[in-house]
Amino acid sequence: MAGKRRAEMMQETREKLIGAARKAFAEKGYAGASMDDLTAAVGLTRGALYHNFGDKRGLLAAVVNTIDGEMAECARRAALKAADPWEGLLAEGVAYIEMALDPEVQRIVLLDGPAVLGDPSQWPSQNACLAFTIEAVEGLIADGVMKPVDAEAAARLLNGAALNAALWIAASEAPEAVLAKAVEAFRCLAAGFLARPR
Amino acid sequence: MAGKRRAEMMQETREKLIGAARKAFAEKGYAGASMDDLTAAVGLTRGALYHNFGDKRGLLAAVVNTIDGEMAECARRAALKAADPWEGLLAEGVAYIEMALDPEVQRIVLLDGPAVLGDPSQWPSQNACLAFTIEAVEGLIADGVMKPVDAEAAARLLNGAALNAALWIAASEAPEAVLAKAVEAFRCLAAGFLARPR
DNA sequence: TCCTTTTACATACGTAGCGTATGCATATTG
DNA sequence: CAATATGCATACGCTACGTATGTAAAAGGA
Repeated sequence: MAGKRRAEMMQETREKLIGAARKAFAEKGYAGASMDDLTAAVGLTRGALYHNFGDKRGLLAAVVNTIDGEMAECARRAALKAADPWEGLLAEGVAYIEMALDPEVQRIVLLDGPAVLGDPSQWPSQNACLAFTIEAVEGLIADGVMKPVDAEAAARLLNGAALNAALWIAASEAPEAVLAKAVEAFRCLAAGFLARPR
Repeated sequence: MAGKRRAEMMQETREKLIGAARKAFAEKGYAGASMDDLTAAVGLTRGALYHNFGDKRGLLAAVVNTIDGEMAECARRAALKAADPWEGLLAEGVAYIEMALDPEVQRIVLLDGPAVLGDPSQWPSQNACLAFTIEAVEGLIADGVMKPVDAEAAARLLNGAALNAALWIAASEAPEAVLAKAVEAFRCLAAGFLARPR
């Protein structure tokens, strides 16, 4: 298939670089990942990198964007499977906790991402996860299920709690046991937003 | 005052380096801070640095340790001023949110710290803030004020929520307004842990 | 008091890795 | 079929980390 168009070729190299970066950043961390090694792993050089992404940060941003999208998709699926909207919100939080157990997510999105790119809410991806959570919260407030607090504030606190729990679990020696405790506490905590206790 | 003992001198250079590092890390970020510049700013060279702290990470760890201690002290004071233990826990969370508005705390402890040193709970300082919160939670559970959830899980979720709120506030354009929203939502959320609604 | 040893820090060096400037080959345009 | 633009490689300089080595002063012993 030598008959590929120029744009297709470029798209392909971008994907190759993002894939390699995902691995390298996850394994070595952002600072520890060498651009020379990373590009060579897919048969390219740093030339391709700087042409396509500007600099090292640009590549990280692209990787974060990709993973963030996958996470939002995963959270959405978890929420849709739930019995009602409130359970959906909880399922979303739990899904978030579970996703954050993935070393790739942890290292790239939760640790290096914020440190290198700044606050997640300022990312171009606008943190798809958060956006989805805000939507859910707004619906629940409108339906009177949740107390009328600021939707963004509620979403951020919930996501923040889940995120921190995930870091804790991942660093612990008995992830499964800790996960159970964290999920229980999370459900309990979230209930504080309920207009009427269940 | 040339009559200083050796140990005192060393303690002094350690403090000078930590002070300079605090400034440099806060202003330029961990990766962007040059050890040459940083040490020269207090009339030393990298020799002193590597002798006292091993490497760049070691210096960051020392700085984080210092700030973490100050934060715990601040949280403790806030909690003691409250009317009762439950309000104390809330005050602690709010204090945590407010402290995280300090750019120095944000950049060093919340962003670069976890990225470079790993999960905060594994730090030698053992995250003084968290330890104090856990203590408070255990007391509240014993007194039947809070539901009998896992104390560490509850403390981590609360701190996580507060931390994330702080990052949000700091990045926002109207910190004061956002702070109010966040604090309200935080109080509401925390109420989920109450055995009996108030 | 004088000699020895340790220690706290400075100086010098090697090296990795980022960003940029330049070159080249292929694809697109007229 | 020329002319231009583009995607990527090659080459270079510079910054900054970590280490190896040097040195002067303090601590300790006789």
